[in-house]
Amino acid sequence: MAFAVERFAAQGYHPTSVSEIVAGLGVGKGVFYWYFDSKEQLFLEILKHAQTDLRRRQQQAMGDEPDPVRRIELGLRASMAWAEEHRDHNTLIQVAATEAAFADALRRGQDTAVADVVRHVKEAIAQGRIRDTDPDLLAHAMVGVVTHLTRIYIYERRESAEAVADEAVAFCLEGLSPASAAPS
Amino acid sequence: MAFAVERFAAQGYHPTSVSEIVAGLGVGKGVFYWYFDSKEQLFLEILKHAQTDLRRRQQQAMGDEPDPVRRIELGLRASMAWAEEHRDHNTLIQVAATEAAFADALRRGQDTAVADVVRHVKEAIAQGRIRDTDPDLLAHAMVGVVTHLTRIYIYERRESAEAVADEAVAFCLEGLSPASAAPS
DNA sequence: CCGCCTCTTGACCGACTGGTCAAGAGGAGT
DNA sequence: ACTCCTCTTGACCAGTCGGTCAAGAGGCGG
Repeated sequence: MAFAVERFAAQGYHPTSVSEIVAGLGVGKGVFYWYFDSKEQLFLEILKHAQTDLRRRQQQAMGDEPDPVRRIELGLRASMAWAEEHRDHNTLIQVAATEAAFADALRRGQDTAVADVVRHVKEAIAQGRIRDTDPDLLAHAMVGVVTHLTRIYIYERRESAEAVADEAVAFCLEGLSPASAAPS
Repeated sequence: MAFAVERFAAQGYHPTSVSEIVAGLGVGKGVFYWYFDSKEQLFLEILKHAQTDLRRRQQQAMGDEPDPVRRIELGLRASMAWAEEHRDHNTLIQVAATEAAFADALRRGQDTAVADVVRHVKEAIAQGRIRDTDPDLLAHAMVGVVTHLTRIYIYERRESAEAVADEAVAFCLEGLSPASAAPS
């Protein structure tokens, strides 16, 4: 339910009470417990939905692009675009990261997302296109870049997702090094 | 107080009650409110202490190193070493990130830490040693890499901070690109 | 021995929590 | 018209929360 997502994102899990949610919806408390077993289950449902939605967005962005490096780039851009459009769902994922009760569900979703990226990284390594290091680590490093830049630049400073994505992609591809000109 | 840090880090802010803290310490509730105005103030105090401790560690690691790029590298390594040694304090910083009440204090500390890095980045850009882009963004990207890799590899998978730091530094310097051999 | 002051106790307060449940509304089938 | 079943209500429950405060403990100067 959209209203619950907004409250959870704005205040966090614990400070958002079931009473507040049902009051905001103008319904009685019974209807909540008719559709959900508990507050925790509602949160898990929303979390899962958000993760699968993000993943779908990434996959359709990559489409049938043959170049693995370009696929990675498209995935990064899709993540940031999604984060801009679904601010509440994305902050909710960050909320889940600090609640032990949701750590499992969160990690499961994140692992499959990372696994997707790892496939492309491995392919690119096989082609000698990127550094031959632990692909898992490279994927996680990119996740770190994207999530942090999203939080700071898109959420706090309200810059355009596209502009930030350009920089994020450049950083992931080249790091700090001044080496090559833009690839694509 | 070390005990409170441990509880906050393990359970988060809201699930940790004042009653639990004082019970764990074997003291009455009054003594808590004699030394602190509120639960919130205690948390802020701990948070501030953690941030200044991390910053001190970074600065002493960089020492009087003349090379700005090397200074950045030393700062990254110091951050990960500190995170490994002060796991609880570090997760507490992550907890603070999802509580609106602490967002301000957190951001203030993070901004000064980023400002430190930005100085070195600017110097390195002036020397043509790194890509000429928004230094602030580069600094934040590195923060993202470090915090995420710390969480996944040091905290969840319990790998050595040194090994992870090697990879983090390599990623920040070169990104995915296979270009140059290791610098230092 | 007394007052004084810092520190400590834990019962207590009102507010609020997640969750339950007897009561009933209202549509569908007969 | 009557039953049945899904859906809805909100008063209610036991428990917990952050925070207060009258009551003292105990050291110290005089």
